[in-house]
Amino acid sequence: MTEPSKQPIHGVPEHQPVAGGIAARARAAAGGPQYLSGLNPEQREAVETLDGPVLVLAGAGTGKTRVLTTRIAHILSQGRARPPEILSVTFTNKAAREMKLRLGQMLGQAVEGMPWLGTFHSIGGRILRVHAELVQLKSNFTVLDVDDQVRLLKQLLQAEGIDDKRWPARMMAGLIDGWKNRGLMPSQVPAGEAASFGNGKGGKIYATYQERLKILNAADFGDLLLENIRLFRENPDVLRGYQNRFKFILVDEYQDTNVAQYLWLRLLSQAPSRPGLPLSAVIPGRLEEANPESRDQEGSSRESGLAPDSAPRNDGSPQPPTRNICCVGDDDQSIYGWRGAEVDNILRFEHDFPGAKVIRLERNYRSTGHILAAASHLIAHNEGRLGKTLRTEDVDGEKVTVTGSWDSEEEARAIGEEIEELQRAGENLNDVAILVRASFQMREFEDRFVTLGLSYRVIGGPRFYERAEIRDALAYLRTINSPADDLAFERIVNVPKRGLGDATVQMLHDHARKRRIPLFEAARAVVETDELKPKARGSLRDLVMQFDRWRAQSEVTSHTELAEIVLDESGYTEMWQKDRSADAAGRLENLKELVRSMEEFENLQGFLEHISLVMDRDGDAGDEAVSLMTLHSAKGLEFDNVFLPGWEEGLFPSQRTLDEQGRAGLEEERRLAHVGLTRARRRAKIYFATNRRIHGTWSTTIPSRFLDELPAHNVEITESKGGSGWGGSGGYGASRFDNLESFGSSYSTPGWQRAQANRRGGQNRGGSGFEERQSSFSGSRSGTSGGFGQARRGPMVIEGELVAKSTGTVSEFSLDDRVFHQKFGYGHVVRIDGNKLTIAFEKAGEKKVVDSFVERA
DNA sequence: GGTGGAGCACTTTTT
DNA sequence: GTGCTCCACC
Repeated sequence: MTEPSKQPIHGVPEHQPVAGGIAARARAAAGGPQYLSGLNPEQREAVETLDGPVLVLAGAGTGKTRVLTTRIAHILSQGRARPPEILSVTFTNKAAREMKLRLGQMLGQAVEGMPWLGTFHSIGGRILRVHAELVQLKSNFTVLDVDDQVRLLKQLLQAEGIDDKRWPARMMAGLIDGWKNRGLMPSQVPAGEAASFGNGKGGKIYATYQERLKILNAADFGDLLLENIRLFRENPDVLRGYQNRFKFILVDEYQDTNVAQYLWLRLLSQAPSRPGLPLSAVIPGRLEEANPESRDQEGSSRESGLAPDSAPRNDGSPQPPTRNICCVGDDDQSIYGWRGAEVDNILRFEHDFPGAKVIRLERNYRSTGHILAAASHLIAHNEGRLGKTLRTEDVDGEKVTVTGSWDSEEEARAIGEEIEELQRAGENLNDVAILVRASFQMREFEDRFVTLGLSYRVIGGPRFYERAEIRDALAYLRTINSPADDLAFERIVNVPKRGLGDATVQMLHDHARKRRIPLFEAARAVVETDELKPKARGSLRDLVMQFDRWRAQSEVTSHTELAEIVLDESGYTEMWQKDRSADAAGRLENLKELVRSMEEFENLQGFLEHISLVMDRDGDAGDEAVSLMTLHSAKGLEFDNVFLPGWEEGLFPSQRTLDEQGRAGLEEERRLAHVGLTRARRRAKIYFATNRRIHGTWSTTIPSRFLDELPAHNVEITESKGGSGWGGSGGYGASRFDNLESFGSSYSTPGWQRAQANRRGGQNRGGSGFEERQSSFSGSRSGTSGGFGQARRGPMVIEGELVAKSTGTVSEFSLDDRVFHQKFGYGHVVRIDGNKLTIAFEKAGEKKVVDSFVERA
């Protein structure tokens, strides 16, 4: 994390990173500070506009990180603030690390003094620890991961007598997470939503869960922000302290912020309010003024229900002035809507921060002309965007290629071959990436690469600290550090096996609840009694004694040594050594890695505080290897050669997203496609397969509609291997990719031309949408849908306009035709709108349906 | 209390 | 096809 300083551009006095030193040198350079040279005019403006709110719309590859880091350097060198007075938040640890690294290169040692550069969660957690007692926690509180969360919820559900088959704990965890993302405390959850779980008990569970967290001295991920917001709201003086401290706020990836993050930023970015001013005035209401048109999803659960106590803005009292907040983002790269991110935040920035200056960075320094044109054309199909026109001064380069193959195996084979070819041509494998939509796609590539002997690395995947052995080890350390951490104790009480099974644990629970003491203390008490069988009793006594000993040792031994001792004496290491399964060796290796990583921290406490937040595996960029990752984790990266497999309806755009988010989901998928394309510097290669295995069974798929949205001029259709055989069946209608042979290099198929014509005149918003989509398809969704059903389901979820765009077909039905529908039965056509039919059913009444769902009767 | 087999659900994306 | 959970048996 701490980067040994590379060649500092400006020699900064080693210890005290005071601005004066930099500034003096910087100003000495003729023609302005050296760090500003090489910036284009827009970038320079973004760096130099220090006062007031600034939104930098930075398209892909336009030098976003450079602007952020240079801006910090500029603030420091101008003497406008000292490092601890700058709050700089990112989303990922990777991004934070990258910024620290670059700042280090720019300023030398000064990074050491940037204590407030980090992720939302780590900074939130840090603030929370300082004021823990104000939110009913102790400063050494534990951060729970999803697994702990679910286990705790399972207990609570059981206590409430809720059947966890029907209402899984995982689902409840998801709900709570969603509420927290939206800044909702238990009392603020809309009644309807609270009741939607567990026969109306959802809200109660949430409240109990929060209470339990306090008892366990624990916070979950969402709490790191939500409790922070509560802290600020309930303690105006604390808030003021931070408002005064942070003279500048910088936010990376603003398009990914959720409501909670927005509120948090909002609180911090106001000028300190006058004493006595009700704090609620500081938080502008957003719900009240939300633009209903911007959300065409009826009943959208993403509707941000804001805290009721947030007063509407402009209630007469003057708006407190906004501080120097600079948000950098790209609405076209917002791909975390499903996790509660509100694209709205960036779309409404000027509204939220009056007087904001908006700067667009549109010059792309990454991709060649064809790639950029393809990406831009694709993303132009989205409606809810601020609009940027990326341009490049680079050469056109190679066209984007689209290749169809018979099935996913062939797709992997073809990509493998192409990569080998690139390799022979002298390309470095580190400059090659395969970006997939969903992680299950990776397997096929891994299999293929293993046979080819092609080295690859998977980026993302299960986080290091999510592995069972790591969590077990951490649970031991947590129990030592915090005897109240029941979840940790429970996790390892019988790992390795000690003959302390469910019955014993249940007993401990009863005991603990009755006497209102932690599990561990209950264990200590129980061994003194004869409530347990001698065997269990002895084994539990040993465990309690061991922990006592370890705790004593933790006072005198270094935390790394302690960890080794604990893992050894507990028998945990031995357990894996005896394990004969294939991955046992890897697990032992991971444990060693864990101990090694502890050295970076001063003590056990410090280590535990950070582990759950900052511990992500740095993709050991050792040898040359192809990178394999999801599109999501590719954001922010770039490669010379990018392979984009799996562009098929249902997979990409993902059916699930379409089902759940409708049109907004489609736009998000399209942004994902845009992110994928813009990762490429020189070559972008798209693939689709006609047959893909889903849940172990093969099903036929249809080329993605996104292929139809690529500009002909910048795309080359390459030879498909494995011949033809896919027909435009499945009720989807013709796509220009149905027949590659005839398609050739000219975009002359009827389907393409129709699509074009459709697009030109295509501003007819299907305003009413498809009321029927729920009812007509819910039937086919249940059960194991065959391949046909899968494919059919694809396009129709989307509003009529889009279906029409892709198929371009004029309905084969005419008015008054008598038709039959699987679900609604017989009826006759009363209206035709492209391929949308309005049909008066004899039983079901008037409905709108897509023509492919009815047949002539 | 521990182990192994059978049946099940599942496939986005993650700080 | 796989990985997980649950249940029955040892």
